[in-house]
Amino acid sequence: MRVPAPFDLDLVVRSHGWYDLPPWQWDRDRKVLARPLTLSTGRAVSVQVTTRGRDGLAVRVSSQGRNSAAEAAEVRAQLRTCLALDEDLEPFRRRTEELAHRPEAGALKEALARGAGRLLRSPTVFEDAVKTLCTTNCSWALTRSMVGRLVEELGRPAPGGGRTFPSAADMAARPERFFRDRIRAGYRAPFLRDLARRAASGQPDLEEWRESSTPTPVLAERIRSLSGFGPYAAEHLLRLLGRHDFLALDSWSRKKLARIRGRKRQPSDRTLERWFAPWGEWAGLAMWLEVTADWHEDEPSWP
DNA sequence: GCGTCCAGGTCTACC
DNA sequence: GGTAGACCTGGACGC
Repeated sequence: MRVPAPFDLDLVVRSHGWYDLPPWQWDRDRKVLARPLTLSTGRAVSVQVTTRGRDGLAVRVSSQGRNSAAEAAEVRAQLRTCLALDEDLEPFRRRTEELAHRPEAGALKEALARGAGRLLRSPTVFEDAVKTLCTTNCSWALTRSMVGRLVEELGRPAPGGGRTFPSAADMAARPERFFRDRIRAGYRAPFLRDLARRAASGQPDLEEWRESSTPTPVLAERIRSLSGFGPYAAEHLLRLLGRHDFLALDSWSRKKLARIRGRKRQPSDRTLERWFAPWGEWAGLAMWLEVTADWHEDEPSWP
């Protein structure tokens, strides 16, 4: 499978925390990314992705029985989505040239040259939305355990022993009590159930958001209309849709920005927005690449 | 062992 | 529109 240049699988995988959440698996030593995928036929397959040559990826698919050509094409399409291979970063690169005088521009240019800038996504917007809800107001350990329990409880067996991420329909069939008692999602339980029910009913059609030409502020309002999606969650989901207009500030990024820029006191959100305003529709990506610059090093400081 | 704090926030009521 | 307080969980920390 061809990839745009420059591309670095490791940097895309570790672009944010998703690779650490089931059903993703990342073998950092062997640089192998793996997970089960659910095809539109309902069949589950397991895929493994590694780098091949300078501009390619080797994809290995495990399934029960042979895959049709259409299924093989669907696997590739889902992986293109997950690795954001179709995201055009050229306008962002041009913006870094225009803003070369800014202190952060050099580091961003380097990051782009190394192949950073693409964020790992889930195969579906629904999975991204569920995981985003599971990151709100809790430690990463709790996010991991909530997502892990969702996969264990509701995922379907996949070839190779893993389990798929649950479908919206499978989650929608469970009562709120299930998410509270079995998933241990606490007050997020009604949010998860409502999200699943709305996604399963197609109102709204979450998957359409990926290709939508709807202006970002309008899309942001639609996401905010989902219960449990405040400013952070909505802007984080927008980021995974390839919309970088907003910063998706959370306690971690606020703290890290203050540290990176040598501020003793944490700047207000308005100040942080002002810092990145020159980047326009790429403000969120500029901010994210700045706060994760040390992740691009050989030994990242996170998680 | 126990209490408190807080983490990749959001919602509601109230002013 | 801005703010205070409630909300689940679970790990870290101080005592």
